[in-house]
This record gives sequence, structure tokens and C-alpha cells, in this order.
Amino acid sequence: MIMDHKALSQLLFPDVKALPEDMEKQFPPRQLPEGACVTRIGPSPTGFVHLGNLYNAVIGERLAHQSGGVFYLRIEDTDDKRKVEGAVETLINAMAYFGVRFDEGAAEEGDKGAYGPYRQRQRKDIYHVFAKDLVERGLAYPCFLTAEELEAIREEQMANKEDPGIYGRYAEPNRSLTLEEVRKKLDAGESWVLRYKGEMNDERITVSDAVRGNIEMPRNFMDFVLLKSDGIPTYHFAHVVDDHLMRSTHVIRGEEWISSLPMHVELFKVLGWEQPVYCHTATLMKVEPDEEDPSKLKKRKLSKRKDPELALSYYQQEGISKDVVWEFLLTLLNSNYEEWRTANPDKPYTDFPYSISKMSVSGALVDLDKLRDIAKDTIARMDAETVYKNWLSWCEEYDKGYADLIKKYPERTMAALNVGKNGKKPRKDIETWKQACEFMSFYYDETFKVQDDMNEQAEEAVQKEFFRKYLESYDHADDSAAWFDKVKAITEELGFAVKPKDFKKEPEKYKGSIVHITNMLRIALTGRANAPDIHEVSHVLGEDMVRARLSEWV
RNA sequence: GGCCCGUUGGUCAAGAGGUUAAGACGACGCCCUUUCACGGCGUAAUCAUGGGUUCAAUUCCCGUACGGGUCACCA
Repeated sequence: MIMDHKALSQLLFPDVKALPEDMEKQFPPRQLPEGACVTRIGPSPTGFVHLGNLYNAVIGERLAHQSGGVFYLRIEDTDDKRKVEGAVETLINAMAYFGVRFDEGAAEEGDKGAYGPYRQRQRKDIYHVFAKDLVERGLAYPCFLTAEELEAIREEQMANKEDPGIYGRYAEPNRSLTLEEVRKKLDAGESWVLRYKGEMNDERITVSDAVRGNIEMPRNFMDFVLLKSDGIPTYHFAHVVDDHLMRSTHVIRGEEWISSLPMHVELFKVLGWEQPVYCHTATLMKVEPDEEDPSKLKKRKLSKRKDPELALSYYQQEGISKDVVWEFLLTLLNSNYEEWRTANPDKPYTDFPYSISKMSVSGALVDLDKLRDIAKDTIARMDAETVYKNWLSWCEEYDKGYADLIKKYPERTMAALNVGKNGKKPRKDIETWKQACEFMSFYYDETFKVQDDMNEQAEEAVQKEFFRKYLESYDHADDSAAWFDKVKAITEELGFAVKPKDFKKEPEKYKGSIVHITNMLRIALTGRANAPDIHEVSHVLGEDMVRARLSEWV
């Protein structure tokens, strides 16, 4: 007896009235300029926001916005078991922190855009329209296999060294159920999933990937699941329906999806839709000593458990500026970015012509040294005001006490941030907002503390004598040259070499060099020997603070 | 195991059938300098491996090794 597919589809989806063409009308092709890309990220809300999420977001954002297209956020929450309370908010906040701008999609205040809803659980009815259509066309069927039966099949397949999964003879019993049998099972309340009817043959498919070129692989032959027993689609079905109806032109996702390509290609084909351009990105890797042979290094996938730098929250907590992360990701993504940046130090990254074909196919390593270098450069390029604003807003969230301090002395802080900025070669003192708190601490009495050892510079008697003389001759109004002349004079008086080279050549002739003298000043004023220009620092601190700090040593 | 993807210095990488095989980070050295930093200059260091194709291959093809991914009612 031949199955009446139409009747089956009615039986399975009695409430679905809309037709595929209704959906097409409701979500028509977008009116966009030629060549505009529509991209998205589709993270699942597990509470953990991954660097990879940002990595793909950067690609999608650039592609869309540099082509006059649309970039949107879709929440892929089809897995009920992994759902975490508040995860969507965490995700949206993290994306906001890193300055990822969405034109459409899920947002804090609700969804925005005409192609929504943008959360897959709310799209159940939409998926069912196409599910029903597939059943009606005889391409999908209800499967009543229980977890135990599935397990038994898998064991048998393992024993026979067959491919695991539901196909061929394993699919047959459920595929050939009659309408009456299905009805009976449904009435008995048996739970079911909707499976796609895979076709067993030796065909191969070729998928073109914008990053990797052509990928050739066997076509799909599995009866994979379209709808789970709760009526929610699997990733595969949701991806195809959503990216078509939301009119994505490019699908950017991790390379772990390559192996499910045959399913997706198949669905696009039977639904009569044009496939988007796939861009499968490389997995983020990390290098580590091999556990068995520690002398060797081993490359491995970043892991959630072992690698804190994989979580976006790490960058937030460390106060790594969003601009730094963008610069870093862009250098990873397009190897010519650094070159471009060197040639265009003042342009915003949005001016960089991003290209998919320049992307690397092998796993990029997250190199924190490199990140540090980029961080210093990026922050050195910012003007003091931008640094002030960004630093303060980080402190507001992660170091409230420090934020209060900054706000208590806004002018001094601004002046301090300008130290070393004049001239063509700015100092690169700040790499993260967290470290900025440490670096800047000497500008405030509340946090000032002597860290380096004064006794390494000169013996105590000499210290006292130096500070006494220095204070005597100190005139806060001196300009840099006049000030330094005085320092040189005292250096000579105390029997230190004015030129460090002289001391190096004949150390026995001097008590030390001007290096020791200026180090004493640095330590007294800033607490450490590694500090910006003394004259500039003195003027940021003001005469009273300078005298007070120096007097401690007399 | 099947199926996919990959392999250029310590790291990120550019590159093309013939190159002195770019550049950046890191390391080291020198220079500049009132310290540190910044900056400048320089040094060491790479085409996984075996076979083909070719006058010529790191580049094209095949195999091997190694690494990675995936084989769910997870994404």
C-alpha cells in the first residue's frame, strides 16, 4: 500500500496552515545594492562566550558593513538541555563591550528587524511549515525509535564495523509505517522525531567554500533528524530555513561544520533554495608543551576548561580594550592587516579592505605576546581623552575604588595620560586597563607606594645629601633644560659621572653615574626606577607633592 | 575506524613552477638615551616526508607521517 503523504502531513501537523510560499512572501528578498553581503552570527546561549564567537563576528561584521549589507544576531537556542538562564543577556553584553554592531536581530530590548523573530525557539511555526511540506512531498517521515533502540542499533553497527546512524535497513521499519500505524502510535502518545529521507547511492558533491575552495565529499545518505521530539528543529534544519528566510548571503562558521555540509546542501536542494556562500573558519589553537615529552611543543584546540583566554570574559576582566581585540583579530584574519596598519596608523579599522580570500585556512594560534604588543601600540595611538574615557569606564565596572580615584583627580589624570605623548614617539606604557591602574598608581597619594630599592642607587648618606641639595635648588618654574642643568650640577658635586659612558669606562673614578641620581628621583617621585620623564611627571604632580615626596628621604 | 580539512622559522604568516623564500611577534646583539621605555640597526631561525611530472618544485599530482575536525533528538 502506498503511503498517502498528504494525509500523513495533516496527521503530523494538523495546525499548520501556512504554505512555503506564504513564508517567501512574508520574508521577501532584501532590497540591497549589488554585492551587499548579509551575514550573521548564530551563537547558542550556553553562558560561555567564546573568542571564536567574536572571531566570526568580526568577519561577518566587516563583510556586511563594508559592502553596504546587513549584519544580524540570531540566537540558536534549539538545545533545551544546554540552556542557561541569562545567557542571552551575557552574550549581548559581551558583543556590546567589544563594539560589535548589529543592524538586526536579538537585542536587549527585544528583537529588531523585519526578518524575525531572531530566536529559534520562537520560530517553531516557521520550521513546521517546511517540515509539513517535506512530509507531504514524501521526503520526511516520523520516526518512533526510542533511545534504547537507537543504542542497540549503534552497538550492532559498531560490531559490524558499519557507519553509525539511521539509514538503509535501519531506517526501513519506521519509513514503511502505514498511516494507520502512525496514527495509533500518535494516539498512544509515543514520542517521535521527524527524519529526512536520505538516499543511498555513491554520488559525491562539491561545495565551494570561500576560504578553502572546493570541498568534495560523499553526498548525504543518512536519515538525519529535522525536528526533535519537542518539535524544535535540529541545527541543520534551522540553519537552512533561517539563513534562507533571513536572506543570508554568507554563512561564516567554524570548520567543525564542514562535515555536516552534505546535509545542508541536500536540504537547500530539495527546498529549491539557493545556497549561501560558505566560509568555514579555522579553529583557534594554542601551543603547549607535550604532556608525554615536555621538550616538544604541541598544537591543540583551545579548550574551555584549560584556557581562560578563550572566554571573552577574560578580555573584559583583564581590561583588554575592545580596539585591541579588534586589531588582534584583524591581524589574525587578514595577514596584510598589519602592513596596512603600519601604513595607515591613524585610520579606523573600518577603512581596511577586508577580504575573505586572504583568510588563513589552518588553525591560528592565540599568541598572548603578540596581543600585548598590539595592545601597547593601539593604546599608544589613542589620544589621552580616549584613553581616559575607556579606562574609566572599565574601572566603573571592575574596580570601583579606582574609578572614584580617577574622578577625584580628573585634571591630574588627564595630564598624566598626556605624559610622553608629545613628540613623534609616544611611550607605550599601557597595555590593559587593569595594568593601567597599576602603572598610574604613583600619580595619587592614595595608591602611591615605593616599590624599587633606593639603596641600589646609592648609599643612604649620599641619598640624604642628594635630596637635600636637590630640594634646595629646586624651582618648580624651571623649564626642562634649566631643571636638567641643575641635576647635572648636583651630579658633579656629589662625585657622580654626568655621562653614563664615563662611568662605564672608569667606574673607580666615580661614586656612580647620573643614572643613579635620576633613578633616585624616579624612585622618590614614582616609587620605581622605570617611569616616564621626571620633569614632566613633576609638573603633573605639582610642587607640593614633589616636595613632600622628596622630603621623605632627607 | 570511515569521511573531511590542514602542515613555510619558536609563534603568526606572505609568496610564486625559476625569488638572496617578504613582513610582524618573540629571542639575542649593537646604537640612541638622564633610568626604564620608545625608536633605529643587525643576528640566528622555516618550506613535514617519500615518490612522480618537469630543463626546473617549497609551489602541480600520488602515497606516508603528523596535527585537527566530525561521525547525537549538541550547536
